[in-house]
Amino acid sequence: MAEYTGFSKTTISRYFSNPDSVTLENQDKIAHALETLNYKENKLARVMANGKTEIIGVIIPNLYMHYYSNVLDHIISTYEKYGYKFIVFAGKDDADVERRYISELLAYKTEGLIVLSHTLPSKELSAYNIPLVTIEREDKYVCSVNTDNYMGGIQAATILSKSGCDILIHANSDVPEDVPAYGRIKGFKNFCEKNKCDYNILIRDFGKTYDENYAGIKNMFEETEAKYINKTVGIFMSNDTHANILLNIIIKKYGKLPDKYKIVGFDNSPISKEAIVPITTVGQQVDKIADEAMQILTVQINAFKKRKPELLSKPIHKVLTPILIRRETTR
Amino acid sequence: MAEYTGFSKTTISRYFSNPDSVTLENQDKIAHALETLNYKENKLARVMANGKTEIIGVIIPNLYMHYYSNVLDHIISTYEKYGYKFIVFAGKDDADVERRYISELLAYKTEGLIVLSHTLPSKELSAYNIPLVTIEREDKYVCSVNTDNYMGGIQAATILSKSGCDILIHANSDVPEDVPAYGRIKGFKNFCEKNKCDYNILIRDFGKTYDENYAGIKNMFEETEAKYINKTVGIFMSNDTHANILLNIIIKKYGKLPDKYKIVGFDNSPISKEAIVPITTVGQQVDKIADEAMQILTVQINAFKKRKPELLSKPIHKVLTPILIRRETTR
DNA sequence: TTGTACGCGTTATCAA
DNA sequence: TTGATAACGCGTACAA
Repeated sequence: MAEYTGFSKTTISRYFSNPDSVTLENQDKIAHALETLNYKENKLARVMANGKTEIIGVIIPNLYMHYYSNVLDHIISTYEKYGYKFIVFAGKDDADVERRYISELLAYKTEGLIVLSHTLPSKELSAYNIPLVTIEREDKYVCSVNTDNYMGGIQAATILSKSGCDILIHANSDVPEDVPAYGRIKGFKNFCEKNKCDYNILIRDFGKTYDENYAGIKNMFEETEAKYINKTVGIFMSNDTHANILLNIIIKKYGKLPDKYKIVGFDNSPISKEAIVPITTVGQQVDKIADEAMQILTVQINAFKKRKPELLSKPIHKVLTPILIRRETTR
Repeated sequence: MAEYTGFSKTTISRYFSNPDSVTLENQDKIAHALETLNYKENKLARVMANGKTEIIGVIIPNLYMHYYSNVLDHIISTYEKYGYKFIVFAGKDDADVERRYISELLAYKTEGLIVLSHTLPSKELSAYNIPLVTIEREDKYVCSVNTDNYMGGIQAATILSKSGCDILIHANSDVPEDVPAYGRIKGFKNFCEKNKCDYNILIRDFGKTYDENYAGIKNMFEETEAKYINKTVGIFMSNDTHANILLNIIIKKYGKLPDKYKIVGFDNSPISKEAIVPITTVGQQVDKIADEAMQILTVQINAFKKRKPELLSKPIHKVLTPILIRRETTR
């Protein structure tokens, strides 16, 4: 303690939390003392006293997929605006591991949790009874922020239809209906039926590794080639990573993207722009997703402080509109 | 406090830190009490008492580049082995911002720092006088773990030479000599001179954004095309992201990778494998880099606890051998 | 404007 | 094997 300056700890404390409650003269003295003693404020002690860690826990499936590292990037960038620090865990799709992560986070008194992993059901998450928000996953019992996937499906179908496709295809895995991504399938389908487009929903599991993805998508492409010989086919892939793989497979065969194929991805992750032919994609507003997540979290945190958990009885679900990014795969 | 179980806090404390120092019978009682009271251990209070936060701060330039998110992924995965949690900041190339991040981290009593950003000179970092390790950056006054870039330069030149190139080109930015990446240039050059290969070091700044990268690399490629008409040219790019851009430019022109071009990247980041033609690359052993960083950090942390800062008088510099990954751009 | 006294939840030390 | 006590650094009354 820096009372070797002659002040009481109270005064020092005031200097930390509200410097102007101390004489200007004494502010100087304390500042000098801190410098010469090389003393650093201990925020953990403050936490002991008032309970605010200003730390939030993040549980993400992995950093390998462009989408997740992109979201994490925007989450940690909110530090400038909200002041929260982030302890980050990568989930590895193992429920017990994630439970341990959450325990650890709770032991550190993080003020809230941001969950991107799909491993634990929202019912279990809500039972922890702490401020929490999920992003793009099943969210029945917890607050969440998601992209309007239904709208995204419609946008994808619309652009493919406008680009003169005879048949519209959407490839997606067998997503449960309670996951936001399911909306993409529904939106795509509804558009096609209303507008009497020929369409085909391909439910395929392309696996978890790149090699599995590649093999699965190649298979799908070859079937499609065989089936729609003289037609212009539009393909809406479930994310940009898969769209890029499909694009590469086609270009490897033809040397370029032939007019008969149109491709739309999802996410607007960097790869969509940097692909050999820039990919048209239904873009998620990742910056806004991160910001909304923080806002929902702060609402909950404040409710907790005021001991008004009623505010949280109904989960808040924020839905953000996707933005179609037109690039060269739909020309 | 859970003494409403009848035990003293000491006993409860023992249960947390070393359950077996309590009777089996009492372990049960306490466990039950914790459950019914929904009581969570408070590790921050422990920190107050014994000083160990088990938190490490990470300062990374961004999560946008594949290499950095890849490294971060491996760093946070060391939790399983070392038990340290990580608070992550993205630096944004602003020195003052990074200084604020470090202050914040110090106020939270993180036990150490891992620095990947290049913004602050190692001399300044070392002045903070806390356990710290850098990865692939200037490291004169601090501990570090780096890839053997000199060896990497040699590996790249060797494979290009073996693949029958008449002229070997290495494109890199104007890296200062004290940055590890400079070794790549030196290694490449030395190999060429010893083996009397025709070579050319192109010092180019390709900029920070993808669009700048693309324009710069396209320029470089067109010059090269004009200059070496009937030769087989081997190009060693300074990282996989750039190698991939070059590859795309070439394929866009020729529809495939012509025999006259051979390409080698650096890092072995995911993009090198997932490129339209899988790219041969000098691979960094990212998993080992993360592990070595943690080991160096724990050595320092222990030295700090024992108040033996002599151990840190000479910075430890760990150098890891790169591994050449042969793929299809050098066939 | 500044100081005193106490509490936050844990660990270390010593004693029983 | 357990308990009592002091201490970690700061916030918060309340008092001066």
